[in-house]
Amino acid sequence: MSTDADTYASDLLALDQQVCFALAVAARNVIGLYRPLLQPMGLTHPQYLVMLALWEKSPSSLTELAGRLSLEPATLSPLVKRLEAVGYVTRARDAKDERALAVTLTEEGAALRAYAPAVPAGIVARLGMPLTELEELRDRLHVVIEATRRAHANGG
Amino acid sequence: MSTDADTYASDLLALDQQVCFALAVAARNVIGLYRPLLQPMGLTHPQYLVMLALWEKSPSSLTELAGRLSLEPATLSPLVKRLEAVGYVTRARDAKDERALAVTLTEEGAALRAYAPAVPAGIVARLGMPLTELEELRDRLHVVIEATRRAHANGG
DNA sequence: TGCTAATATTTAGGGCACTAGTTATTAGTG
DNA sequence: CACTAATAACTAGTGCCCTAAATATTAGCA
Repeated sequence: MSTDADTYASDLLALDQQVCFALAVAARNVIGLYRPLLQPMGLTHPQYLVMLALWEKSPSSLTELAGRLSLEPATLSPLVKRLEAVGYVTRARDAKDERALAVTLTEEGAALRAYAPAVPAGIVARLGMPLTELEELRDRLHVVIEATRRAHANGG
Repeated sequence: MSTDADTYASDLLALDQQVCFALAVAARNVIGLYRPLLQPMGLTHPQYLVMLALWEKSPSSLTELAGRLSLEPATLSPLVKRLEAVGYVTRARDAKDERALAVTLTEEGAALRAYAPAVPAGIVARLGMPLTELEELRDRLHVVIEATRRAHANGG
């Protein structure tokens, strides 16, 4: 008989569905926007993110990269192999710990950084949104990401 | 020699600064949160979105569904086949236009709707975020989605 | 009617992401 | 030292997502 509670509940349900749907569509669409900008470099968006991580620190181990990118090592493993195949990266065992794989930028991979600033610039130009709006969104996304991490830690 | 410009550029390229990285991680993590809730129904998250669309209107054509879900028909085609395989949906040609595929809920698929409200309820509980925060996020995501649609329309 | 264009779906191929299970190496313990 | 546990990477299998190309049907028009 509690009509208020029912209304509140259904609002909540509709909202969550809207948020998750919007999240999925926004991610797909924005990644789609990157595609033509990354194609000249021979990179997909996930590969581009790996390059960003390596430009910050090279060499990095596979596990370390997976952690920074919030990816499973099993996902990253073939991805890094493709980066090796196009010549942007080398894969070699760490001498100090033969279990670990050291992923290192090649000269070509490091040089690619010069072209990278054009990518976010192109995205911002295409979106035609004020930077402050994008920064706001990013910060709110980080709040959600933190919430999912907590949920994952709690729920096992 | 322009140290300021270099610093500015590397900030732009920092992984943490990337809106798209946050978008991708948030989408992946939130969808991951849905996984254990949808598993008892035998649905993946994209399949769940198709069911939501069909609970609103059944039958729907493949193209119509693709439009509402912002998916390529070529992506949706095998996805709907999997829904047919588990018995939630039937696929049949539209009598009025034999090109079109009519996707229709089965009795079992329609009945599944009764269990659906528990899904977003579980997500909201796990996220533990205030309602207003989620509303804000949804609205900002819609702004981005609109921007990507405009960009796509312009850029060809 | 017959030709052409538009529409709807499907197939093929590449890449990403996850889970589960395997192997190799290292660290810890009796 | 030998045994066990933990760690790092990889493989296999399933499903999603895209682009490009092929197929089938319908609609428009001379």
